[in-house]
Amino acid sequence: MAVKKGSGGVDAGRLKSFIQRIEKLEEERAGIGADIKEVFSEAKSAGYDTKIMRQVIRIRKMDKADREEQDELLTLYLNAVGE
Amino acid sequence: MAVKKGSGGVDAGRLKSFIQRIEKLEEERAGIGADIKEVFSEAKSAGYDTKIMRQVIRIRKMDKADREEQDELLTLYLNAVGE
Amino acid sequence: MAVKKGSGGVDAGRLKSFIQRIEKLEEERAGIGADIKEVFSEAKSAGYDTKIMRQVIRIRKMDKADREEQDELLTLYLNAVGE
Amino acid sequence: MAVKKGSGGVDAGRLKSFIQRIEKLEEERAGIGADIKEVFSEAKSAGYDTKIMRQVIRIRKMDKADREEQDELLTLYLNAVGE
DNA sequence: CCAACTGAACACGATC
DNA sequence: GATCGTGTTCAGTTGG
Repeated sequence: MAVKKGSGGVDAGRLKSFIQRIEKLEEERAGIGADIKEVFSEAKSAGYDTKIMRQVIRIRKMDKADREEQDELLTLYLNAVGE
Repeated sequence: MAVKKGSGGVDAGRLKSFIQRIEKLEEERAGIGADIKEVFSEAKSAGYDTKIMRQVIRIRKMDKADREEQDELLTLYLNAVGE
Repeated sequence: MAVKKGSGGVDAGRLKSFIQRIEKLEEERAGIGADIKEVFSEAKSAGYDTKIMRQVIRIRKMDKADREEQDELLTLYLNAVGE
Repeated sequence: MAVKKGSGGVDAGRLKSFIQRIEKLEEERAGIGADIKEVFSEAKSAGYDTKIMRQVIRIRKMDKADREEQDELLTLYLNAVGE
């Protein structure tokens, strides 16, 4: 056996690698979360209402999702017609 | 007036900039979320139990948080004594 | 019709009962919250630093959660091996 | 000294008692939280939309708070007149 | 005013 | 494939 394995047939090294990759990514994600918080903080200092800002962002996200849905629908129609 | 403002005295351009920065960051964050999902998917294909993996990651995160809290607590104590 | 129903086919009486049960429980919970607040208040009057107390409680809670998660993880492993 | 004290002048026994009382109360509170969850679960099984139920409960709570505020205001007025 | 805690919404995976 | 339960994440509230 080239690779060390436990009785369960689990390659611990590979598992560890997976877990570390995920932990690394989660750290990055948390870092970005901190960045976002900072931007809100800046905006607040500049006198903006962050609660409203959040609403704006949420609405824009929904609109975007809507538009993408519409696009998908359009594609569907076009494909249907193209047949 | 050098900068265009609405009646509310809000600098719309600056607000827009803040919002766009946040939206950019949120996109990045979502991208990383997708990456994480992929790694789990890979691990699953390699025969690992993702449920267990998640639990392991959660415990490791809690351990880490625990240690950090202990440090904070120590600092608190020291400050309290220092008074 | 034995039971009065609205046009939506919803048994209003039963719904009301559910909601009242929940509201009752939420009141109880709020009451306990008030009790907790009082204890903190007492402790503060006795000269203790509530900030430190909260941190201690938080850490103890995390430790406990940690231990429970470890147990769950062990169970998961055993089940995985048992297959 | 009747009671054992550390150098910081902290009565550890009393502190411990406070913390245990709080932890006990928090457990009770968590128990009630679990009960609430169960009721929602029951309601769901009975075919009710829990999301809407939550809204109803929230609105009723706000109404109640409103009414209490009105009562306080009324009391204030009555007291003012009574003087 | 900042930070922690709580509760709600969402998204994902598991199961039938 | 759809529904169900669960876990994660986000917004709101409260306390320091």
